[in-house]
Amino acid sequence: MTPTAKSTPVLRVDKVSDARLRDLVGYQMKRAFNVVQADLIRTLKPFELRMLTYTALVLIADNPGLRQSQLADAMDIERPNLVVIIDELERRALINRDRVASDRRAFALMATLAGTHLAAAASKAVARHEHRLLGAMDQDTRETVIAAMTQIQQGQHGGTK
Amino acid sequence: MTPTAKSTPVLRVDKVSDARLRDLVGYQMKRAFNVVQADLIRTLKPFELRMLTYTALVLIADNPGLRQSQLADAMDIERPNLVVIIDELERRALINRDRVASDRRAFALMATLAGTHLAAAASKAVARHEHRLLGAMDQDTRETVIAAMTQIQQGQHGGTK
DNA sequence: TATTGTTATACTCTATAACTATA
DNA sequence: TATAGTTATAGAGTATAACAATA
Repeated sequence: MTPTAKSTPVLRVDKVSDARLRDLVGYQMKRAFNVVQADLIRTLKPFELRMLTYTALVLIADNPGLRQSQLADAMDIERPNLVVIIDELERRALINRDRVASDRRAFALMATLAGTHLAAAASKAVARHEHRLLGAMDQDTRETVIAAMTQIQQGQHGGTK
Repeated sequence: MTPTAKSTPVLRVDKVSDARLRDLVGYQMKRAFNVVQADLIRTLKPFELRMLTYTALVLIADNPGLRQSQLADAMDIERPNLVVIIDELERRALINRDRVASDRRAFALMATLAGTHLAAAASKAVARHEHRLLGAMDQDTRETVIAAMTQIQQGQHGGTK
């Protein structure tokens, strides 16, 4: 009972061809980013951080006095989406949210001691995660990739720089 | 009244420093991918396609007889998440879902004529979108980036190739 | 009027467990 | 028992409109 593909209207596909997609930078970026993201989630889990809470915490720790609107800009996310992130970091006492005296609409963000320490510990784990995923990639290639990613982002704002 | 950092609890941040993040490939990939994704969404909107429905449609069109499980593997998504995508494409009569005679658990996927045409039209728009975003990037760099993205994906499965 | 932060909401993508029908 | 597809569900990221308080 050897089934020949001949007469059957549907063929068994042995190897899936992605010829129309494989040369798209966006397609490969998405697939690679999924891999990176999955590993980063595992990396940050012990710290009870996610990509966005980690990024926000580090930026706050490194930029004391930062306002939420500045942070949202820096993180390239919408203001409403930042609120829950800040809420979470504040609830865990990793940051403080202080009213700015000179502009009482705004909040100034500061990492607490606990937040500073957590950011440092998580950053070490993230560095190991990068090395794990990219250790085989030589430094030249890595720099080329980062430059390319930066270029894509800049194209967004119309600048060729 | 020059405010020295000393006594003031909160400082105004003029320029946000991302020193701890900017050299992370994952960080730059995320930001660049957000830009690409936003533009791709706009690109596919006229065709009423999204990233995943576009990818699925092209892969089905180029691999007639494909099974859902093969497609899920090729797209690197979980089977349950593919179902709604296939449902949508079938509802729009862009693909057919036929029972495989030799294995009645499986479905063989085939693009309809309409699906084939939509995939072709959308692919042209996607090519323009890539050119718009990456036109300024020279071919060498583009190939290096794609190779790097592929390498990251392969690292996932433990193979160094 | 414009801006800061907020609430509410919706859509998309991702991930897991549990089910069915077939093998 | 294992596999193909399905259902249900939950978590996370992204985006927009509308609002209060303040500038």
